[in-house]
Amino acid sequence: MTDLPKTYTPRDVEGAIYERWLAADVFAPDGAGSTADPALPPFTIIQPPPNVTGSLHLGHAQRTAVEDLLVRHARMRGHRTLFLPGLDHASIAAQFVLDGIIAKEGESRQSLGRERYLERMRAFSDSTKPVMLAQQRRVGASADWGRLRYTMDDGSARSVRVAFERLYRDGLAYRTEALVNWCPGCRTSVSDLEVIPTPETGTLWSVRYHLIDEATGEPSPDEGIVVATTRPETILGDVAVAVHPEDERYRTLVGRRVRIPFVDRDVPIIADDVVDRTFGTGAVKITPAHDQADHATGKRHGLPMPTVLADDATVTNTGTRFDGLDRYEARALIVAELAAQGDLVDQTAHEMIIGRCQRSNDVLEPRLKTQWFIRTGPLAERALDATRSGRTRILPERFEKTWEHWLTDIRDWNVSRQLWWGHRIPAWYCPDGHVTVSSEPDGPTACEVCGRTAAELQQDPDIFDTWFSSGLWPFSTLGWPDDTADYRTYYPTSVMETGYDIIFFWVARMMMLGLHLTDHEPFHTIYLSGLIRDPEGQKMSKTKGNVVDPLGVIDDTGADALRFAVIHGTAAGQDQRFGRTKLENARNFANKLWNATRFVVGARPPTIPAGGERRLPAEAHLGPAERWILSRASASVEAVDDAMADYAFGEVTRVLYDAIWNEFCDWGLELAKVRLADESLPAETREATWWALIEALDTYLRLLHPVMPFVTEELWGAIPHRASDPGLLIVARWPGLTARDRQVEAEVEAILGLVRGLRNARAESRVEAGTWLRTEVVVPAAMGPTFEALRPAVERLARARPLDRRLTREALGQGSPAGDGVLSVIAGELEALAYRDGGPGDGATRDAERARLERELAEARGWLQGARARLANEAFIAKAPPNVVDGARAREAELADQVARLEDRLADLE
RNA sequence: GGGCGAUUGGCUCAGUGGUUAGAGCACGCGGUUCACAUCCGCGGGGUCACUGGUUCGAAUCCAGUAUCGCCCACCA
Repeated sequence: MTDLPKTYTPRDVEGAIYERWLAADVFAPDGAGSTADPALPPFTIIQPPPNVTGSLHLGHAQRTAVEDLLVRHARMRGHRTLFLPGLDHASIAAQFVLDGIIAKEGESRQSLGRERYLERMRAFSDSTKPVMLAQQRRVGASADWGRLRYTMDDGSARSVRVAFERLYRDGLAYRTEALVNWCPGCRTSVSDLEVIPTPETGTLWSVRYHLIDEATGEPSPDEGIVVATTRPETILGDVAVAVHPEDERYRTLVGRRVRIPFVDRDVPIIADDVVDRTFGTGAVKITPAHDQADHATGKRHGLPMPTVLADDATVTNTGTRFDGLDRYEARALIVAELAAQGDLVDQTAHEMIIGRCQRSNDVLEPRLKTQWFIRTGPLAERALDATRSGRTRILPERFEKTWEHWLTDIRDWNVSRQLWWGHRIPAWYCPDGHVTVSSEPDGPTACEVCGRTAAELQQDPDIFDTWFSSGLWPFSTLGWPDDTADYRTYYPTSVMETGYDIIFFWVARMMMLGLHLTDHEPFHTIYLSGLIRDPEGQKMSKTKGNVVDPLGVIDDTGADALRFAVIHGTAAGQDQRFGRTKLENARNFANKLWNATRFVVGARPPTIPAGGERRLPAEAHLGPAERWILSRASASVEAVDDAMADYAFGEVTRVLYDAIWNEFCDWGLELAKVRLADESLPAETREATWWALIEALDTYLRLLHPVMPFVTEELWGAIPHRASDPGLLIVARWPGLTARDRQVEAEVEAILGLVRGLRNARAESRVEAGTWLRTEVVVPAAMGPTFEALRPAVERLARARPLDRRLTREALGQGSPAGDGVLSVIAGELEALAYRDGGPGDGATRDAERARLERELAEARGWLQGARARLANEAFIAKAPPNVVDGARAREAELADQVARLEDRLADLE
């Protein structure tokens, strides 16, 4: 037991606690401090690895809070619990960051060259890595740091090579020339998911192409066909003009040829039903190397596919004066020249969707490139089967539809990137173009087709999409492809917690690759968190400047408050706005808990030795207040267990907030104070009261620990423990269910209701706060013993003294005629009169009292009417379940009684 | 063009068929006695977006409408 400082200062608490956990070796499932029950199945969460060069933002903190909550809960329930932390090399994102840094030094990727650039990147990531890890610790992640993994470490590299080779051998990885999304800024291809469709107002130009006069072979000055395009610069790559086969306007033109301006290429007019007759002129220019739809058309018609844009998006290879010009300069020139020669027929503003690079925001260019692809069809089938069969569950469930839709229409995954920072594709090419894929660290010894020696082979310069190594994360981190002890023990993992924004990028790919490579679903539950937004509902982003740094928040209010704030009042998959008030509320709650504990610890009866072992409250000495406190704690265990089973973490905190603040502190401690201070009671009774408080507090600290680990650990250290308890709360056992005492709960709550009623009447009648009022109360006989036990507490909490108990309702007010200044309270079955002896006595207070009672009466009558209407409905009696009907009848009787009593009281006032 | 979500008190949000819909913040009134003013007590405030349906009973289920947001999608 430690002494608690008077003031709660999270900063003083949190660092020291984290060190104690580390010293006790309690994070690792097989650590020296573990108290796990080996008979229980292990629980595994592999952390979604944050980008090594990034910085922790609120989203990370929220993720970590949820993951750590699950982990701590499982750990307390006795499972061997592995929370495996990691970092992601984040290929393109990291390069983007580093490019920005070296640009300030006047350098570039190209100027440094591959080797120096990579050296620079390693140094950079080495410097950011410890920062990221320290941030995780500040949030309180109970991760097994000894198993820390990195997507660029040797183990991950080997997994990547082995995975790729297997996919290749299984026919699921292939290399082909295809149209890919090319980012001229990043100088790499990107996957379809990295294309951000962006609405923009462009221009739709109508351009006349002249028909070839087949007699002369020259373009006719008068005959032409007008095509509509938003990209005039691609005219240079046109190989055909397409019209709809049933378009009467152009029927006779199909089969004829037109001359493409500038390049002077004669190309056919073809018919294809992809053409929308109603759009533009109904005639479409076909540029197969620079447009998705045109590419498909070109393939159908066996058209050539000239590339006219270079990697930096300048015009190339056209043999025209436009070569070397940027795509937009070329566009402007081409439009101007077409206009000059009279072939620009029209131009109109046009709303369209432009694909931009997720990373650089450049306009992406469809380009023909030879690239590696993953054949996703068969992989997606198995992923779908996993969720359809229920072997893997997605929470919230509605995301299963999104999942279905995406995996059903999935396209092959372009996995090669023309970047440097990442895993090099383990494919080698011989001079004859044969492909050898090898997972050997040093590559193949010979071409597997023609046997040429390794010296003649060249490795593919490209690297993998960063999500390829991420896709292997749940098992590459556990030793796969080796059959390690960790892999056998902790795979498949338990829960994958991440943001719904990367369900396709990451979750789907882990599922696809995991199923193919390991034959197991990599996790049984996918919990998708919502996104954190700013108080205005905007996505947080550096460019908007609305990013909240969690470390600043932690410095300010503590990691516990931050964790509580991001969990409280949220639901799975639901975005949340994050603002100061939530945080303050959470901080206040931690402070409340601190002070409550400090009070309990300080209220120890002198007959109990300090530092002694925990004792159970002596059953015989428990009063109704103590039984109520214990029963409510048990109710909280039930409610938290239910919420945890539903992954309803917002509900967990709601339950605990209410139970701790509004029940335990507001009533439990107040009731206990009276008993603890009552010198007339035997020592055993006061001891039992204190032990009951300890018991309930202990339960609440355990229940709250997964959410607010630091403050609960610190406070738990200040209360007596059981002999069976370990030294730290983090490895203590989750509370078990104990029997509720519903009788006591009902009786105590009825009496608390009376206290509320008295307080309300006093406040409304403006009785000075400090004034004691002589009060008479009538309590049903059955509740007598409970009332007598609580009488001193009622006196104090309602400032009702002397408090006389009358045995019957008729006896109420006898001998003390109702007059000016009497307050009537009806609280359920209980009833009271409070006398303002020596009060104002001018009749005004009597009028106010009458008005108050009349308001209450009107309200009660309204409810009574509603209850009667319900019961008058025969269909209700006949069809509603009996317990509901019984409940309605009881309610009606209660209301009728209340109305009658209010009427009596009013009559007395006359 | 498809799909999904949101719409509940002034604000931010819980609440997936059962009495009288909750919380935090904000607001009003009152509180310096020994856990806490990061607090305590009391209170005001909502026809649960709209329309229709199912049901004895709907914030909750169904259909449609509106507004906002997100995801997917090769009309140049």
